[in-house]
Amino acid sequence: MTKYEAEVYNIITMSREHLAVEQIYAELRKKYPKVVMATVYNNVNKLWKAGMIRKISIENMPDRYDRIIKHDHLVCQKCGKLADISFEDLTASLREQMGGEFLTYDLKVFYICPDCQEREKNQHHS
Amino acid sequence: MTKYEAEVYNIITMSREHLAVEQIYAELRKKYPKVVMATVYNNVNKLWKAGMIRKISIENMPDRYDRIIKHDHLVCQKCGKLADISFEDLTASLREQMGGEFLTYDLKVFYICPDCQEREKNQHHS
DNA sequence: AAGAAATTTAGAATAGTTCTAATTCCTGAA
DNA sequence: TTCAGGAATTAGAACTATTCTAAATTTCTT
Repeated sequence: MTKYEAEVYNIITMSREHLAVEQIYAELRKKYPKVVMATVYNNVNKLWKAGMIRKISIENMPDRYDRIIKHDHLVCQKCGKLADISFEDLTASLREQMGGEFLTYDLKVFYICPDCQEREKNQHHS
Repeated sequence: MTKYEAEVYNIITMSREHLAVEQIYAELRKKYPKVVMATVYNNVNKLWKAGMIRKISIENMPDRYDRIIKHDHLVCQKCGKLADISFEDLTASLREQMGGEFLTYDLKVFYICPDCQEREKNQHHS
């Protein structure tokens, strides 16, 4: 594993946010001001292809990266923010229902996050 | 509902494929050769914002559109093809687990589609 | 230490999508 | 029936996220 690959990996897995390439780049630059976007893309793709990180794709936003550890996501329909959540594991049930093997599954629940609910409420007051 | 809005809506909901803007455009041009990409984007977005169609976002592919009727998707990890499937409804269970309301959920199961499995097998023979 | 291989860099190129402004189309009040 | 206003469409520029290419640099082998 190369220096940058390891750094990118750490940034992604240490963060409790769900980072887009832009933010990984910003983070990486704190330590290596000379590093370049392409390097982030290279390594993120390498890690993803190797199955070491997860890629999260949501309508109208850049891809974000996340640790592999199995969990699900709440997605705010308003602001796009992600929150981790662990629903009960569906693996066995899905396998049974589809009558065959699969690789992984991805469960996203769309909602309005507390912040946006608050913001909405305030708007209506005015 | 304008002419094009209705046409786009029909193309999406009549199709049993999961169409990207490019394909909707191609389809629409058969009937209206003068129509322009921006019109497709305008209408697809309008329909999506109005909650009349579903947008499907998958890593490394353009967004695709689908009818609203509740169902889930199998996604081929190799070729990206989508297949419809209906797993048992999770609404009640998810609501209970998260202890609150949500808007919708999106469940994707990644697998290797029959075609790609076949293709893989043939590769190994060689 | 030399040569080969892998990684990084710089920046051009591409794909998908949005934006802006001009134009056309449609509707309904006069 | 016409014309004013609003909505939809068009053309094309612009933007964002991402990939690609080739050169430069670093790292690994021997």
